[in-house]
Amino acid sequence: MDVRRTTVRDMRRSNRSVILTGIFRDGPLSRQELSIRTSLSAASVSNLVSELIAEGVVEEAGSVESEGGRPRVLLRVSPTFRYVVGAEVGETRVRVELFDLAMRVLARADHPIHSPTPAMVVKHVLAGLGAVLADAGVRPEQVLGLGVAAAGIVEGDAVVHAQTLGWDAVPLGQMLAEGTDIPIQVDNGANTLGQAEMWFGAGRGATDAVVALVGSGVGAALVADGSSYRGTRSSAGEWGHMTIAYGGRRCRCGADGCLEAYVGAEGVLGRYRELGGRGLSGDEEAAFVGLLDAVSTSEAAATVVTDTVGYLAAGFANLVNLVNPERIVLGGWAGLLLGERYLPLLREEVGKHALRQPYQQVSIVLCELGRDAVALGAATLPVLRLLRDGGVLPPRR
Amino acid sequence: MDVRRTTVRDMRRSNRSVILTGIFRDGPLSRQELSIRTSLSAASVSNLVSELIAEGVVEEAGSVESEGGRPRVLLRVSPTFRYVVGAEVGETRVRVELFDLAMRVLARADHPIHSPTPAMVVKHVLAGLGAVLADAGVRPEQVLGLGVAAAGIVEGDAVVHAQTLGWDAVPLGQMLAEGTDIPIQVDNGANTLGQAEMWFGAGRGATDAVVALVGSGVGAALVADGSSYRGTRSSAGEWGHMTIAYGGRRCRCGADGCLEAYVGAEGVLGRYRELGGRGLSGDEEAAFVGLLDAVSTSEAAATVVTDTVGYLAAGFANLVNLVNPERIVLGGWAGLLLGERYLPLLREEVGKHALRQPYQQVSIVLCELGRDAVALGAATLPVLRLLRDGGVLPPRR
DNA sequence: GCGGCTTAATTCACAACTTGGAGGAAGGCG
DNA sequence: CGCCTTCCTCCAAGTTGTGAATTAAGCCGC
Repeated sequence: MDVRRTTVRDMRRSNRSVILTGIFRDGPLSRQELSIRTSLSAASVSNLVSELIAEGVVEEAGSVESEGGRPRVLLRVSPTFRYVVGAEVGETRVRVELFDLAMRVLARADHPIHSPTPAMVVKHVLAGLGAVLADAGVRPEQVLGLGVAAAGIVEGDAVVHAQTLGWDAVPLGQMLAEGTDIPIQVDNGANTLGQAEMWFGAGRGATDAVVALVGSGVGAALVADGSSYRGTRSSAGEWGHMTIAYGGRRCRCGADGCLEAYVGAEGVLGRYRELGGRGLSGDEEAAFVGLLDAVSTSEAAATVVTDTVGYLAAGFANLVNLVNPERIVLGGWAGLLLGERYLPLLREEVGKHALRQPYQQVSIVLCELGRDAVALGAATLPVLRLLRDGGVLPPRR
Repeated sequence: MDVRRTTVRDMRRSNRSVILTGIFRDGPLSRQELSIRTSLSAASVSNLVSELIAEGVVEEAGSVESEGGRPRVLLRVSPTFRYVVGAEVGETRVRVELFDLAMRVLARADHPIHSPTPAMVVKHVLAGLGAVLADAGVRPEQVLGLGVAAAGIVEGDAVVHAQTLGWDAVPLGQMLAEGTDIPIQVDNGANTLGQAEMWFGAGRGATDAVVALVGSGVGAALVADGSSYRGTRSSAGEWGHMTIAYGGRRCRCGADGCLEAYVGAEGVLGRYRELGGRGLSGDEEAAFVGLLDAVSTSEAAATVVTDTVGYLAAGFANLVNLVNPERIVLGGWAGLLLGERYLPLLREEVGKHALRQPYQQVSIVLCELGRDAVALGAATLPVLRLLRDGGVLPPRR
C-alpha cells in the first residue's frame, strides 16, 4: 500500500485539474460558474484561470450578456493549444485520426491490413501519424500524445496480448516509441470506445457504468466512480469470456460456455447453423442482418435470436448484480442491430436474472457513437492525462 | 460529477490520515520510518504526530535500541483512546462485540433469534450494546462507533433489503440511532467479513481482491484499489446471483441458474438429493460434511462435489476475467470445507474457465479468520472512518 | 451623455501548511 | 566526562486558498 503525502503543490495541481476538467467537459464556462461548481473561491478561480490562460491552455471565448452587471467572460480550452492523435488497430485496418482539443477531426488516414504482425502495425501507425500531421499542417511538437486502441488485452505499460492475432506480450508502446518522440498510450479497443461513449455519447453524466460491445466478439469497459477500472494489471473487463452456460458451447478462447459463444455474432450464426438454419449469405454482418430479418419466417432464426437476447440479458444481469452500475450502454455493430429491435425485451429479460434492488437502479441504453469512435476514444487518452495533470504537459524525450 | 476543490485544510487532514493509517496498520512505527514511508519531511511528521499525541489518538510505546545514536521512539494508536462495537445480525443470532483500538475483544454478547423482525433486531442489538459496555466498564462517550453487519443488501445510508428475512427497505441505521447517541454504520455481512479478512486475514497487502463467502448462500466482497467497491448505491458484490448455468436450477432469489443454486450449501445438498443421494442427517452443516465424506463411497456424492468445485471455479473465473484481482480469498463455512479438500483442483479448474493473462496474476487462498470475524469486520467500519478522517472524531448528536 | 446601479473579476493581507536547515536531545563509546 | 551518532523539534521561508475590499465593465433612467 503506497499511501502518499499531500503537499501544497499537489493541492494546486488538483485544483488546476478540477478547473480545467470543468472547462473541458462542460463547454464554455464563466469564472463565476466555475467558482460555484468547484466551491473554490472566486479569488482562487481567477488566480488559477489566469495562470492557465498565460500558459495557453485556456482562452477566453466571448461573454454572456448581462442584466445590468458586468458580463461574465466565458472560458474554453484552447482548441489549438495542442493536438491529439488516436489510432485504431483493428483486425482488418489501421486507422489514424488527428484531433484538436475540441475533439474535432482534422485529418484521417486508413490502411487495410490482414493478420498483421506487430512490425507491420507499427509501420502503418507511424506512417498514418506522419500522414495526418502533414495533411493538417501540424508539427510533432504540437501533438500532446498518441493514443492507440489495440485489439486484445493490454497489460501494464502497453504490452499487448491478442490471442486472435497470435500476439503474445508484444511491447507495442515501446516499439512505437522508437519511431516518434510523441508520448504514447495504449489501451484496449473496447475501453477506448467505452471512454468515447462516456465522454461524448450515451454514457455522459454517469459515474458508474458499463459499456458493452457486441460484435463478432464481445467485450466491455467498466467505469467505476468516474474513471475506467483496470484491475491489478489493467486487464479487467473481459466480460465476453464470462461463463454463462456451464458446460456449454466451446468458445474460441478455449473455454466452455462463455458469453461470447452465445452472444457474439460468430457464436450466434454458429448456433443458427447448428439448428439447421440456412440461407444466410454475405459477410458476417450481412448474415447477421439476414438472421434478424428471418425471424418472422424461420423458426430456427426466431429461436436463436430470442435465445441470444436472453443470454445477453443474463450477461447484463451479472454485471448489474456484481458491479451495480447506474447505466449500461450497449454498442458494437451486432449489439446495435439487436438493441434496435429488442431493447424492451432485453430490459425485461435482465429483470428476470438480476436482483430487484440493483436492477431498479440501472438504465440500459444504446450507444450513440458509431464504431468509428474507437480512434476518438484512443485520442482521449492523452487528453485525460492532460486534464488529470491540470494542464501540465507530459515530459518528452 | 461533483469534482471538488482541495484546500490547505484537506492537505493536513490527508497527511494526518496517511500517518495515522500507517501507525494503525503497520504496528508500532517510529517517526523516522513514518517519514520514509510517507515521504513526508521529518519536520511534518513530528508536527503531525505531536498533534495526534496531544489529542490522545496516538501514544508513544517504548523505543528501539540504537547503535550509538538517539533511539527511535515507537508510536502506536492508543488502544484505549476510543472503543468500537461490532454487531453481527445473522439469520439465527445477534452478536455484539466490544473492541479496543488494538481490535482486541473486550466483551461479547450473543442472542439467538429466529426469523427476526426489524424491531426485534434493533432491540437485541441495543441490549447487546448496553451489555458489552457494562461488562467492560466502558462509557458510551468512549465509543467511536457501532458497526452493524446485516444479512442482505444494504443501500445508501443503512437501508436494508433482505429477501430471505422478508425485509424490504428497512431503515435499520435510523431505527438504531433512535436508541443511542453512538454513530452507526451499517454494511452487508459479506462486506464486513471481507473487510476483516483484508485487514487481519488472508487479504493483507492486496489492493485488488475479492473475498468470496460460501455458506448456505453465496456472497462476495469486492476490494478495488485498496478500498471496498460499492457501486452506484452500494449494492455491488452480489456474486451469488450471477447466472452461471443459463436456464439451470431455480435459485431462492427466483432466477434460474444462479451460482448460489449450485455452490451454496443448500443448493449442493439439493442437487445431491435430486441425484437420489441419501443418508445425510443433522443440520445443514453436518449434512454438508457428510456429503464431503461420502465422496469415496457414493457415486452421487462424488459427482455433486466435483461439479460443485467446477461451478465454483467458473464463478471465480468470471471474477478473474471481469475484475482482474490479484487475490481471491475463499471463506464461509462451506467454502472452507471445500477449500481444505479441493483447493488445488479448484485452482486448476479456474484456469480452464479464465483467460490466461488474468489467471496468471491471481492467487487463490483460503480465509484465515473464522466466521466469527463478521462482528470484527463490522467494528472496523468506525475505525476505517477514523483513519480516513485523520483521527478527527465524527460529530455526535 | 452621464451618474447610479449591478454584477464580475482582481488585489491584498492573512492564516494554514510543508519544508529544509539549524539546533537541541538522548543515548553509546572510549 | 567528552565526543559522536542519530533522532527529534524549532524556525524562517516559500506556497497556497480565502474573505474583504477594490476595481472593472456593462446596463438603465433621466
